[in-house]
This record gives sequence, structure tokens and C-alpha cells, in this order.
Amino acid sequence: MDVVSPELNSLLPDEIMDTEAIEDVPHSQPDAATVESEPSDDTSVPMETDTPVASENLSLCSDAAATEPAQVLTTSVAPDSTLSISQIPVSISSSSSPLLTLKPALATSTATTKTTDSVTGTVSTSGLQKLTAPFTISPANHQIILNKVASSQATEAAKSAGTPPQIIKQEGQKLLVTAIGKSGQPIVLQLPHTGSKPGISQASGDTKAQAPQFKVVTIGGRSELKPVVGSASNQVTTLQAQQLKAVQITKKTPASSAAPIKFIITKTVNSKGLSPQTSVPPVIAGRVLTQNSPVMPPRTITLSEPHNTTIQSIPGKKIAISPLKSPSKVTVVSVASPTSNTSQKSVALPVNVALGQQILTVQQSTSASPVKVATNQTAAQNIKPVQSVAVGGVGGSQFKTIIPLATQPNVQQIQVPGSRFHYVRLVTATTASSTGQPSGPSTSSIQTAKPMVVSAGAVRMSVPIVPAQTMKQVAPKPLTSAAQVVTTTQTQQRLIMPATPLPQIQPNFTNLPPGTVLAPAPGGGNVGYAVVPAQYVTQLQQSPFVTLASSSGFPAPAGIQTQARLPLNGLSTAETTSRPRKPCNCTKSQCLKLYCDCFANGEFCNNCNCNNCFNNLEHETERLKAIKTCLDRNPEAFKPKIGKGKEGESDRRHSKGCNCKRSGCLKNYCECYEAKIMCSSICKCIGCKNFEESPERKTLMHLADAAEVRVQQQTAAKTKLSSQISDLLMRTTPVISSGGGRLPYTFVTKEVLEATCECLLEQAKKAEQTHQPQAEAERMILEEFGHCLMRIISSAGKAKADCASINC
DNA sequence: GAGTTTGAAACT
DNA sequence: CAGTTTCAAACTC
Repeated sequence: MDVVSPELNSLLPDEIMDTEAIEDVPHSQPDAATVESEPSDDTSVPMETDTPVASENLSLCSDAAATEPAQVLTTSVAPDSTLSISQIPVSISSSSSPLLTLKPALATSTATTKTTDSVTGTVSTSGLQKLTAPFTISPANHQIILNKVASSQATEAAKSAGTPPQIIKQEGQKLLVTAIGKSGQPIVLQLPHTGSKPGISQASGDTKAQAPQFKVVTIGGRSELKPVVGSASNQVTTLQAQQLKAVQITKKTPASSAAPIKFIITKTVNSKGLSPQTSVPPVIAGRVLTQNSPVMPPRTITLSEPHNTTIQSIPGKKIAISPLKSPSKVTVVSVASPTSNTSQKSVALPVNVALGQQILTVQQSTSASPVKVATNQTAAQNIKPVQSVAVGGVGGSQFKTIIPLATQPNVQQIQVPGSRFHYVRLVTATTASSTGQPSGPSTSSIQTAKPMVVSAGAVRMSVPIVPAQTMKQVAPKPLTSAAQVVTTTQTQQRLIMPATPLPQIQPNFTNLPPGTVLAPAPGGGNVGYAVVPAQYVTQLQQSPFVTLASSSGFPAPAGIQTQARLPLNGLSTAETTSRPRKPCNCTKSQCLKLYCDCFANGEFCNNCNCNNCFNNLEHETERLKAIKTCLDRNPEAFKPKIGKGKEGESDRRHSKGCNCKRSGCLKNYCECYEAKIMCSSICKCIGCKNFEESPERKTLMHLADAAEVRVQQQTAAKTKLSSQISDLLMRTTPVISSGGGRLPYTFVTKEVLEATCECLLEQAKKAEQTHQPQAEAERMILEEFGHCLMRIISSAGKAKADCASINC
């Protein structure tokens, strides 16, 4: 699971995740491929980082793409497919502070893709306004052309915000994607002139038309930073108060011929004009990193990989995303360097990434931007193969996301049960969000929460991420540390239910499951809502944290942090997490009714035994309808049934009360009993025995306690026995080689046995020859046997001593 | 594991 | 709101 911490989000410039004008965001973007050119004064739309992901995208999972996922970002593209924007969710956000944002799921087929295929789509560039630009991906020449439609509107927002207008010349900006695939030809992402015609995918040849500024996108692990970067920086020098942001997707260099991919996007961005005091010390995972001075010397982010070490000396902001090649891990490293307005600085991030890990590195040089480093890793998650088909049309492929985050971004981890992907969604939300966890200390200054207007379609990024089985996080360390373990602290946990373009459906937000967060539908442009059940984050967090270790023996993190968990149904987060929910077995309800515990708890089905399950992101529409239906029927439907009583936590009681008739409320049929609470006056049960003084209940409790004690004892006994057995094996097994702990019986070899028998026979013969009585003969034989045993034992002891001496 | 029981949810 | 049906979990064998 790949998650970008809120701190990381905060690091990212506002232009990416600006959510101020969410309300004004029109929800009309049915066709992502359609290029939109909005008026320059339209500042309503924050960055659109998420391209619409229609369900049709499932078809995109071509064999070629699945087997050899394109490494550009996260979306696999069929070799011969022409993709719409929804299919190639690459978003470039350029606004008042032109931040180049790559949609998490940009994909190009690699080995098997046809070289002649090109993919067209739109790239939305937005700061305070949403701008979309068509782009063309041409695998043949490995060029991605981004046509920026409107670039100057962003300045309006900056002006309104009191920030200096953006001077960036976005015309002709190019994104150079270098070293993609085998050919090594750069992919050029071009932001054409403002006047250029939007909406039409341009041929790759157009990329050379203008290039006042370059955005360098390097794909391929082996690729080196192109000179273009230098030119880009040079270009930046002419732009005052601009910051250079680079998005780098680094792919671990495979030993095979598979094309290593690095994706480096460098873009000049205006400094937001934030006051210096707003700068936040470097933070990793919500922790404040040591910051020497407000003005730090230029630093370099270094991402060390087993075979490829990329040193980013490019000043500015950089986002490095590891290639998709890595099967199961995604690492997100966000680095931001606190800098003054006048200087562009980069932060060295000596983070070594273990083999197979993917790294997303975000470096910011914005003076106002807090410096943060966050790293997340995720491993593949076990998911039903059947359900693994294509969320977002990329079944079998892996998603990655570069998550550009606004000043008040919220990263939402979305676990898609039944899907191989994890989603990360960025939604804006108010700081008053009940479910939001307090951000790290360093991020407080940037917690300029803006009221989230759900209906407006908050900025969101939905990124199916590498199949994550375990989410790994490492503890933050100062940037100066040679060996760094960075931990992403999930400061805000939000849950997003599968969103669907159903603007007409607006569930009762106040009654959504705890921790629920609404967000725009993933593919619906600005329509629909993404409602994430509270469990979602918890499910993600249940995954063990993994150390981000370098290939060069990067030390494991000594301290592993666990993320805060959302309370569920009145139970503490620890309870909910320590006791995984049982998988449901729904057969007819499609897991879209409250019969289904998963659905009722606001969870996606995960590892369940249900049939025809719709409780997943693949059926967002149905699920959202079902949620609405349930809320219409009972606004309290998703509220915890077991709430705290007025007197306090000890007085937990069922919100509705049970209605038992036969169970006496002493079986798990009774919801009160199941919740281990007494029935109350609001219960309508008959023959209730679930009250404090009930002898039956006491008996049951005693029995239950006794049973529990027995279970514990048995468990302890088993553990002890197992330990003893293993200990015994440990003692005896290695002895053979060393002889140190060899037991005497091991010396009773065949030869020894034969010799012993001969001795005994000899003794028997001797007794017979001397005509000893039988009793005496037996005595003699037994005596001889004793002697033999003594010799064996003596020999064993001697051998042991000898061996010990030899070892010494 | 199959069948039964149970009560909440859904439906009328 | 009450009665009935549906449903999935709990339970029993």
C-alpha cells in the first residue's frame, strides 16, 4: 500500500492540491478526453490530480500491459489502445505555482507494446483553476506530449491569494521523459503555448515546437538525469521566485532486460509567497526533522537503489516515483527543503531503498514549504484473484501515484478489497474533521484547513497503488543521517467509500460511518462521492510496517510506529485492529445490505467468502446507491450500534436494543450479548437473561471465563511444548556436525551395537562354559551390558570434551 | 460440513 | 407501525 502522509501532502505546493475553490468546481467533466480551456479568471478548480477512472477502464488491462506494466506511472496501457484521459490518468498541474503533477496511473506498455501506438488524452493542469491539456503518449517514440491549454489563469488565483502572480511561462513547457524502455528515447511532455489548441492530441513531433521550459520526466531506472534538467534549471533562473519541481519516478533497475524506468518531472513553479515563518522543518512522517537554518544550502536528494543510485542535484521540487516494475512495494519519499524565497534548494535525502522497493520522492525547494520526508511502503496484498480484475481498468497492472498535495491535502488510503490495488485519495477536508488525526508538529503551520465542500468535488487523487499486502513504513530520520529510515505517520485517516459519478446521490454525510470522508468520484470528474469506511485505514494499518532498508545493508528501523486507528463501533481502535473482522459469507445480498457485516461496518469486503460481492470499488455505483438506500431507510444505519452510555465508557449500550425472543439474550444471536453488554430498557427482548444479576448470565460468564482460561493454558502449554521440542531439536541436530552437544545415545551406532552384543554373547558363552546357573548367567550378562553402557557414555563424554577443546 | 435456529434487516 | 419475508450469522449435530 502506498500512502502519502498528510505531511507529505502539505509539502506539496498549493497549486497541486489547492482546494479553496472546491465549491466552485464544476462537476462537468464527463469526458476526460475532452480538452477544456477555461477562462483565465476561473480560479475555481483546484488541481485535478485524478483523472476519471471509468469502469470501462477494466478493459484496459491488456495482456501486454498486465504482464509488463508500463513504468511511466501506474496505469497499464494496452499496446494498441488509444487511451482517454481516464485511462491514462496523468495529470499535470500547473497553476499559480505551476506544479507538474503526474497522475498516478500513467502507463505505457514496455516490452510488448507496439512501438507505433500512441495514446492521447488530456492532462489537466490546475492550480486554482482546472486546466486540462491533451497529451499524447506515443510508445513508439517514447514521447508523451502534454498540451497545456491554459496556463495563465493560475496567476489570478495567486493574485487573489495575495501571492505574487505566477510568471512562469508555461507555454512550450516540455516534459521530458527519458530513458523509457529499451530505446532510451526521452518522452517529451510538452505544455504548449497558451494559445495552442487544446483538446487535440498532438503528434509527438510537436514536442519540439516550443520549449522555453522543460519538464524532465525520466523513466527508467538506469537513466541518468538528462542535460535537459540543467536547461530546465537554467530556464528557471530567469524566472524569479519560481521553484523547480521535479517528479521523479525511479524504478529499480532490474537485472533483466526490462527497461528500467525513471520518471523525473521537473517543473518550475512559483513560490507561493508564503511567509518564511510558515516554513516547517523537515518532517518525516509527521515528525520534525532537524533543520539547521531557514536558509539551507542546496541539497541533493539521493535515492539509492541496489543497482542504481540517482542523485538529484536539480534544485527544486522533485517527486520520484519508483517504477511499476516492483511487484509489491511502493515507497513514497517526500522531501522538502526549507528554503528562502530567493534561493532554490534541494534537500539531500540519503534514503536507501531496498531491492524491489519503490520510492516516491517529493522534494520541495519552496521557501514556504515545509521540509518533509515521508516514506511509505507497501507490499502486495492478498486479494482474490477474481476480484483482482481491473480496478480502473488495470487489472494485473500496478498503479503508482505521485501525489501532489495541496497545503491542506489529505491522503487517504484506500484499500480495495477484492482488488489488487490500493488507492490513495487526496481529499480536502476541514481541520475539524473528527476522524482526522492531528498532524505532525511540524505540519501545524501548514494546517490551513479549508472547508471541504463535498459536493464541489474536492481535489482528490485516486491512485491504485502497487498491490500491497503489507504497508511498510519507516521511521523518519534527519536528512543528514546516512542511513535513514523514514516513517510516514498517518496523521489523518479518512475513509473513502467507492465513489461513483452519481451526483444525485448525496448520502447523509452526518451519518456515515466513523471516519468516513467524502471525496469526488474517482472517474467522475467532479461528481459523485467517495465515501471511505472507517475501517479502511485500519485495514491498511493492520499491515505490519516494513523497514525501508537500503540494498547496502540499510539498518532496520529500531522503532516502528503504529498508526493511530479509528475507533469503530464504540470499540477502541486497538480492539478493532487486534480482532480482525470475520469474513462475510453473503450470497444474496451482494454485500450491499446491512445483512453484510462488512457493509454495515463501512468496510469493503476483503478476504470474504461472499458471492457476487458488490462491496468493493469495482461497484462503486451500486455501493453508493446501497449506502444511500440504507441511509434513507435509517439515517443511523452506519452509526455504531454500541455507543457509549451517558455515564461513560463503562455504560455501553445498544443504540436500538435487541429484540430477542428465544435466545434469552444469552447467545450471540443477541447483539447486546454479542457486544458483551447488558440489555437495557430500550431492548424489546423477551425472556431476557442478559442483565446484571442474572444467574444464567453469571454462569455463562464463569463458564466463558473458565473456557478462556483453559484456552490460554492450552495455548501456553502448546507454546511451551513447541518451544521445548524446537529446543531439543536445536540441541541435537547441530551436534552431528560439531559434536558439541551430542547426546550419548547418538553414539550407539551400529558398530557399537554389534560390539556390545558380542560382548554380551561372549559373557553368555563364558557363563555357559563355567556352567553357571541361569540366574548367574543373566547377572553376568546384565553386568556386562552395564559395562558396555558405561563405556559408551564415557566415550560420548570424552568425544564431547574433545570436540569442545577442538572448537576452542 | 450440512442443517437448524435465531434475530436483524428488509419488505409489504 | 405491525406483520411478514429475507438474510446471514450463530448454533447444533
